Amino acid sequence: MSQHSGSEPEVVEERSGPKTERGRRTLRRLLDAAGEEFGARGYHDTAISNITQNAGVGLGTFYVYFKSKEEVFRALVADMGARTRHAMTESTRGAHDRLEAERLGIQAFIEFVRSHKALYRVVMEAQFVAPEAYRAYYRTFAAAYRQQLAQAASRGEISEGQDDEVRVWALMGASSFLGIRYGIWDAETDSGSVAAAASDLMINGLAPRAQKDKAPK
Amino acid sequence: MSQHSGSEPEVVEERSGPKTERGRRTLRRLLDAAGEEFGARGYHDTAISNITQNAGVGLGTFYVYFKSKEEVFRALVADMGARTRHAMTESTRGAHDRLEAERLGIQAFIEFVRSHKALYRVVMEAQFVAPEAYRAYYRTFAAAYRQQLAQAASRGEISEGQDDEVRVWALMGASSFLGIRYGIWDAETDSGSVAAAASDLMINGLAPRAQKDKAPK
DNA sequence: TCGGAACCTGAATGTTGACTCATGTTTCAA
DNA sequence: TTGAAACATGAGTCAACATTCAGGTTCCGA
Repeated sequence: MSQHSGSEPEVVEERSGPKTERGRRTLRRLLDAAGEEFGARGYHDTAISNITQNAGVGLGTFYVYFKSKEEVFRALVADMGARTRHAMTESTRGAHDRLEAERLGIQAFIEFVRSHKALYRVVMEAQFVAPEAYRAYYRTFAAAYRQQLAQAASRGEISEGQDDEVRVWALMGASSFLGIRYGIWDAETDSGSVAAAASDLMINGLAPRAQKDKAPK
Repeated sequence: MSQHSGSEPEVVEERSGPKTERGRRTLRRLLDAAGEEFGARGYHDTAISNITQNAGVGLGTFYVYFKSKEEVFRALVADMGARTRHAMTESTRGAHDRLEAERLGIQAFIEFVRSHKALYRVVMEAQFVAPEAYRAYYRTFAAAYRQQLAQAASRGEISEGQDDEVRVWALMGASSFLGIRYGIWDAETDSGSVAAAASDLMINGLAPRAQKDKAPK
């Protein structure tokens, strides 16, 4: 999962980056504009000219910084991956144990999607526009998540599952769908209650609770 | 959530369908071809001429049966929705209770995706190509699922959750991701084990098992 | 066996938009 | 001060379709 495997002649070729301050500013403008436009209209309905106009630069300038339309898109996806992981790490930092971290993580994810609707759309569309970037996004995420689970299990905070890869994908899927449902389609519902209900499911499962002491009302 | 709200002048307009056997055969050919092509190359990289060639009909024939490229696509999504729900219903028919149904459902879903890789891709791409069809797909699915959960809860087979809508979306998300991960990206892993591991999570949750009687090995 | 409905066809049209390139302009180290 | 590297530009190129249309062909009931 190292970023630069170095043997493929592809992709890599890192443009060494703008040399001047002016260049760096223009690059950032283009990236921000691309994020906005792709996020709002989708990859195929976005023209390079939309991006350059939004960025306030000439059409040709785009190709000074990117080799193709797809390249910006990929850059955006990679950037979002880093940002998402960062947000997750931050949000669960204060958690007392993994079960609490799960709840905090779900809530943080919904909030994150809400405040990055456009960019999150880009990530999802990557599944079709830049499949390799999409897979990398989730592979990387899954690897980190799996490690969290393994550590928590060894601390006895969660059960030893039958297969952590499966658990991780199920958990990512749950969060992802909740992100769409409550982050994008319906951004009104309180994210705390959603996270509470969801983490209750993820932590205790569907199985009926062992009849504790249901105090008669 | 009724299918035909009846006030929008849109979409509906049901082409009454082919009148002759020849027509019905051509329509089916076009639909099958569209499914194959869209599934293999994606919506935007598929040309109408790809579809008509695959179907073995003239280019113009396409427009005898569909108003536009998007229309076939929508038809395909709707068709897949029906097929998926049908497969799920069938697979869980023999379940003894809802917990068992969950396991069977997850496994059946993975199998279903495996045997309809192309078509399933179409469903996912609908999120960007035909968002309304995509939402309808999941809304319909969620409604049916919610009802299952509510009935199971009233029978005491599962816990009363805090919010069934949330549970349903978390569960759909989990299955969906497992479908991608083990149905499309890796179709080798035994779907039974995946479903077992996943349903263990969905049923019992992450929480450590109450220390029963761990028989010393 | 006739007429019209249903169906079929592919060349032509028109648009769109990614990408190129020849020509500037700006920056900055020497 | 200067020249070359870095950056900026937008008109023009070119290929790729989606959709139309005018003119067939096939089918079938009367």
